[in-house]
Amino acid sequence: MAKSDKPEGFVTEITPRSQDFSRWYLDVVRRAELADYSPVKGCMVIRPYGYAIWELIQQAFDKRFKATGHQNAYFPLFIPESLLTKEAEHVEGFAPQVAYVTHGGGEQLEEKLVVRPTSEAIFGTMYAKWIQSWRDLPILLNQWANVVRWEKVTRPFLRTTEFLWQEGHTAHETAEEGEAETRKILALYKEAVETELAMPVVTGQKSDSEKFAGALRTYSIEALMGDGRALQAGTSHNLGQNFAKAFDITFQARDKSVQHVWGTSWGVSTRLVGGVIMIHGDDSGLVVPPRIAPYQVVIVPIPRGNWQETVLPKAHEIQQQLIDAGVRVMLDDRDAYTPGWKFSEWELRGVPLRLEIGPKDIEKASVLLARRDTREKLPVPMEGLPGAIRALLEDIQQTLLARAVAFRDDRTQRTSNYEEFGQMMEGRPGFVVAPWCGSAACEAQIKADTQATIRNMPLDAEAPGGVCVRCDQPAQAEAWFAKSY
RNA sequence: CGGGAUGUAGCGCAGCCUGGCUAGCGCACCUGACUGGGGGUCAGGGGGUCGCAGGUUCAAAUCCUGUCAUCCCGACCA
Repeated sequence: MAKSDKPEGFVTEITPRSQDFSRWYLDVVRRAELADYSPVKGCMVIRPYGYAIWELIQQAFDKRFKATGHQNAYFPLFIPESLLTKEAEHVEGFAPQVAYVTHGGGEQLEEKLVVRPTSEAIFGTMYAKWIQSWRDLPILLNQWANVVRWEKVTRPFLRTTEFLWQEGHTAHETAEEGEAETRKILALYKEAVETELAMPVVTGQKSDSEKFAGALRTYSIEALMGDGRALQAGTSHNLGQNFAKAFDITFQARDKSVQHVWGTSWGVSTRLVGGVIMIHGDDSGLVVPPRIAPYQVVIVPIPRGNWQETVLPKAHEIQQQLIDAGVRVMLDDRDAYTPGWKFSEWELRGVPLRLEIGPKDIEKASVLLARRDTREKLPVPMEGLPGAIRALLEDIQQTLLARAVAFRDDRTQRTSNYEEFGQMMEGRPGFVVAPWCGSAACEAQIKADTQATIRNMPLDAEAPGGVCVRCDQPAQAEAWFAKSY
């Protein structure tokens, strides 16, 4: 047994994080019943508990999209092959990962259909029909959908053949508006992920080699996971006029000229669920931030004597009070399990607060609350309980964010010395910030030497000065490097 | 897609090298009783085409061939 931070006497079936992070991750996914493997290669079943987390993430983002003037729509799963191939870089980028439908209704199709790997092509095609005038702009649409990419190596939530996401696709009158939208969404992503998932992210621009196939520029949010590797948690692309030209999306402008629209696209996926697991989880399992926790509080009644007549009614009463206060609560009144078993089980599932109530508590008119994040146990009076719980949940949310920020900062180093760069990547994995000349050759060589890639380059960073960490050319940007998922 | 490993009950494994009675163990599951504030105890019980398909053999979980899946390490990606 490797060291773990679990209290003595704990039995779980989870590999300790320090022993094998990857195994730990898979154990948590399975034991917390977030997802399971399906008979289809690379495809997972998202189980109810995992899906509930995804639904809460969806709601959090959806609310923000709508508040910024976006509308939801639904576009088809199938795209004629000829449409995908219209934008040259786009095809080249996605062709190797595409699944085709070649037969339908017992006959071979005249034109193969692509199962969408992303929907720029179909949105572009429809936008060409819908847009005539500058008065039709901007178009701000989003869809919640599944997409398919034939990945060679898959892992639940982080990379699966089919995955769920949202993809926003917008069209604008000017280049400035397109860029403004791209950055607005980037900021929205950062705010949503930090507020709701307690996942601090670094925002910035991708290097050319990492940008979206067909985009002018790609921005991303990058988070640091518990093992020091970075996860791309969301991307926002400025498509320029590339797709507008490929799909002939034109409008007549205020000055009567005919112009191509300026496009953007952006997405976050079920990968975020994987990020939540890897950023907050510990050796006892999952830790779910309260704002996206399917159950924020689990009530465990202590069965003693005639508890069914004494403890249980009180537990129901508290449950109802919490529901009325807008708290997501579950009362675990199963008789087949002991309290101790339930404690472990709900910790494994990451429920932020456990509420124990037994005969002793009823005598004292209080309950015992246990925090998942700090493991503190605190007696709290029944009087005013919902308010106290809401405050605690908020505190847990903030604590998780602060902890993740501290971890990220602790694992972020700076250097302009290449040897040191290599040692940093070897020693304690994390972000290494270093000046970069902007050449793809240097970027590739750094990756070959250290496995680290440029995650992104912060937007408002001052020009770094000096020379590239690897060559002698003047530095063009301050790049955030890390090994990534 | 290259390199490595593994598929035996829901999970974790033994058995395979050296073929041979009815395929085992721990946990989980079911029934009952006693229990219950950090994964309880006792008693009884259910669950397997040994990943799949061929082959060798009187006989295959075991040997051979193929295939599929999963995991790990690389090259590609939300």
